[in-house]
Amino acid sequence: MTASKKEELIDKALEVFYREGFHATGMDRLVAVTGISKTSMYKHFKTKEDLILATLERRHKYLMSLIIDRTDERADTPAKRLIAAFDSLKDWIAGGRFQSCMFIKASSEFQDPAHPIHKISADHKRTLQDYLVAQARAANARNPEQLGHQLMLLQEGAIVTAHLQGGSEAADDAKAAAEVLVAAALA
Amino acid sequence: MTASKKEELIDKALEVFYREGFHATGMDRLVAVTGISKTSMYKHFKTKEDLILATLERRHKYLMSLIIDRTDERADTPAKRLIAAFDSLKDWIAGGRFQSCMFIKASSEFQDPAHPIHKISADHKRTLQDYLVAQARAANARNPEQLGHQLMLLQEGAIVTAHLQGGSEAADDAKAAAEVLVAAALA
DNA sequence: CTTAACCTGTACAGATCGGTACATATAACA
DNA sequence: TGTTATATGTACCGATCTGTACAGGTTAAG
Repeated sequence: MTASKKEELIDKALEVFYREGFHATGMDRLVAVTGISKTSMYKHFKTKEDLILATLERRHKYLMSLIIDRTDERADTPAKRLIAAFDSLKDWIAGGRFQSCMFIKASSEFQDPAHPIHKISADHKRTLQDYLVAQARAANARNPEQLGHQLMLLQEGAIVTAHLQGGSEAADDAKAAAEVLVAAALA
Repeated sequence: MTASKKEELIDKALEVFYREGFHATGMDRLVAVTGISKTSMYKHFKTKEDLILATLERRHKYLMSLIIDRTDERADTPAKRLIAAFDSLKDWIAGGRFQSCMFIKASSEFQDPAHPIHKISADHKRTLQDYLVAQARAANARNPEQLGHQLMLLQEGAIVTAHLQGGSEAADDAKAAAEVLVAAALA
């Protein structure tokens, strides 16, 4: 009944959704995994969709920390951060628990742009993109919006490719490309 | 009973899978959409997975034509093709029927790398990537493998971003980035 | 101890899932 | 026309889906 109990449910559900997909994971499965009763589960989350949204909100916070906070720690100037973001990305991809991006997968399973799950996924991506654009602007890039968007494309591409091909070389290729783009935009 | 009847089933199934997802689409739905009986459907395709694989094979051929053949038509030198591939990409994205990449979505729903659906998706991506690497090599790029992979990242990123944000600006950003990368690799 | 508010587990509802049994219709050939 | 092979439609199977009704247990106030 405590908040931490609910947090625990979200954690476990996130793990299963992330690994096995949203439609493929039934509430019965989650009830079994968490050990809670179905009634209690539905007391915490009115519908399966509510539970999915809760996991996505948690994932959003987690990735903000994993990507943005780590990048800020790594580098102390905007220009360096544009590159350091790709080190954070590689840590994530090579970290062992990587299974592509939960929001890309969520938007694949809930494609209607008006669907809350699709919208929260778009919001997540926009936040990351805004961060890159802000760094590009602070670094006095020639076209900060374009540069930020392009770096975002590289990140997304690396995520998808790493998931499909395995390995973390995609992150290296992305970083090398980012260095070229950033150098060209700051020259 | 003819081959064309089966092709028609694949076409219709592809459309629904592409728009609504694989797990979210039941065989009953496909039977209703195609107007065929369930028995006949299962005579053509032994399982739902067989049907999915058939749609993916068809999609693979279609995209090969849409991306590679069109790019070859557009440009007559390897260096130009590396850029022209992004015009083909934009045509696809801006074409109105774009709903992200079916293989990215398939690999999201069937994540086990050993699963046939995941494998066919990886094969598809590898084919496109090999094409870009081959063009980069023919253009005497400094590091053709890396360049090809990087351009592939941009394409994947543009696909995912266009799906999440809507619009086709991602394709423009990707093309502009490709121009910078190609110029740097050929200089 | 009694009563009332809650929390939990189980069993189930109604719908849909992938897949099949079987009876009928249609066609090909004798 | 009679017979046989195949194609189709329907009705159904057991399992699973999301979500709920309800009975029994637990706790706290009076």
